[in-house]
Amino acid sequence: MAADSDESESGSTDRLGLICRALRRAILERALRPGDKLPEDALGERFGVSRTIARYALGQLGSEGLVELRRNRIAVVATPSWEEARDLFDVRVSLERLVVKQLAGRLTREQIEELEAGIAEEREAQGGPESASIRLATEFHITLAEMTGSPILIRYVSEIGYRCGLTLSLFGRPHSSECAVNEHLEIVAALASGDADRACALMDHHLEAVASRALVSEAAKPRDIMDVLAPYVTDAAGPKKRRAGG
Amino acid sequence: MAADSDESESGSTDRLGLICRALRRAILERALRPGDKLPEDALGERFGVSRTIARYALGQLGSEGLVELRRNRIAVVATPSWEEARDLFDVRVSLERLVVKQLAGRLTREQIEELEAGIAEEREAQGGPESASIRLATEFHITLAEMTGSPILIRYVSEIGYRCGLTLSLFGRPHSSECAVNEHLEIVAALASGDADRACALMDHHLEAVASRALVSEAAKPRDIMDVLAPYVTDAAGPKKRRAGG
DNA sequence: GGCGCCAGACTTGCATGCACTTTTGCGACG
DNA sequence: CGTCGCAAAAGTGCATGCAAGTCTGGCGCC
Repeated sequence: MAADSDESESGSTDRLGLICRALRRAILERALRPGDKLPEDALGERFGVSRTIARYALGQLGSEGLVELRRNRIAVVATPSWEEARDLFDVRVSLERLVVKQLAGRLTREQIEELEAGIAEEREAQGGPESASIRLATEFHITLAEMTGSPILIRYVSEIGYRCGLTLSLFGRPHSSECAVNEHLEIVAALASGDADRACALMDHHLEAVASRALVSEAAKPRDIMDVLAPYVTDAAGPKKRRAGG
Repeated sequence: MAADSDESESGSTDRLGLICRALRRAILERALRPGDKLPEDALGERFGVSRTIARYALGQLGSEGLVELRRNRIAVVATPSWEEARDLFDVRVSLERLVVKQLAGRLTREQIEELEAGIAEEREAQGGPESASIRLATEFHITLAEMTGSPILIRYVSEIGYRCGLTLSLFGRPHSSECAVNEHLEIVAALASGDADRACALMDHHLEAVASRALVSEAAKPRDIMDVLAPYVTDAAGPKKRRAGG
């Protein structure tokens, strides 16, 4: 698999990679929500390691944009702004277009079955919690990227996938992911038939659909608590500004 | 402004970011060459910090693909394979196309002047060492990305830029970068005139040209010493295989 | 009654120490 | 003479300790 000597996190007794994966998944499934604090002590204790490792893991996640790191402050789960999310989806479209272009007509029977199995799982999870749907949908895109064998595509698509998943759980309305599942299926079919253009168009449409569901409205969820409260301060306290953003 | 609270490396007394930048630049300018060892001790001593910080910096660079990290082994400057380089340039084209699309017709007078000043610097450096040319050319693309204001684009274009620069210094022939400078100028002109399609086409062409100069031949520089020796072992030692790759 | 300020707890920033792994040099053996 | 093996040296993996910075609750002042 492409995950062995590839990145900084992998190995035999690799507790670092373990922690990273656990945190990523927890964030994606909304067990950890934007703004939640991630103290090094607590993390380390929870995973049975020292602060050193926890800190290192937070650094990784920070560079992936999943947690926010500020000097001398407790790390928190990232709270993407609407603009960041929009940018993310833009880049995502470009990258995943590359993925389908590379993959069209080159998937083995085995790979197609793996993808379809994943989609079946998605379908099963539809009745369950939304978090599972988001995770499985994200994994579909990552699996696709992994099949290209291009480390850089794998890395970027994974990273953006997680961040988009985070965004979805932030801004998205409780969507029925039924259509998304079907879209996944259609994409695989187009890839299997070797129709690159069609696969590309389907992927574009799919991601635009996801984005439009995710970013229903710019005002859906403002970035900052102070913004949430803005409409309420017409006659309240007034011009007292304690801190810019917290 | 976009560089302050953006990533994990920034701050006031930020020695970590300092080390990262220094190492990135050293690698880009070929002061550190692929395969060079980067022991934590030596790095820390050189920069006046402890191994902890050096290690952390190496982790960052590792996740950026500039250094190779293997468990219990000394970190080394990455030696990209030809295939990785090819993938890198593919992704780069997609991303920088996004950059010019966003920028076309939206550059301020000030920004255009900044870009042209950078290009002038490139022209001046043409007589000097190749490493300076590569660095300045890379910085042009990064500056462009920064002007989009999109954190994700900035990060990815920067990272890929550095890695492509590394590749260039690995595989590239001693090219006259004259045309590249002119191409940069043309791109800025197209952006300033607001002609997105033309800017896009120019950027595509430019990057393809760079890639073709960089990846002159698949056999130019194989990844592994063992591969270099492969043609010589017809009648030499024989089937003795000490290690897969070193 | 509200506001500001200060001290204690809490958390991060970072260096150092120790155990474990890899590497290397050297001597013994085939 | 070439090869293997072992032991010292070098380097990483990681926990812990201490200094410095940040948050919180309570007290005094206006």
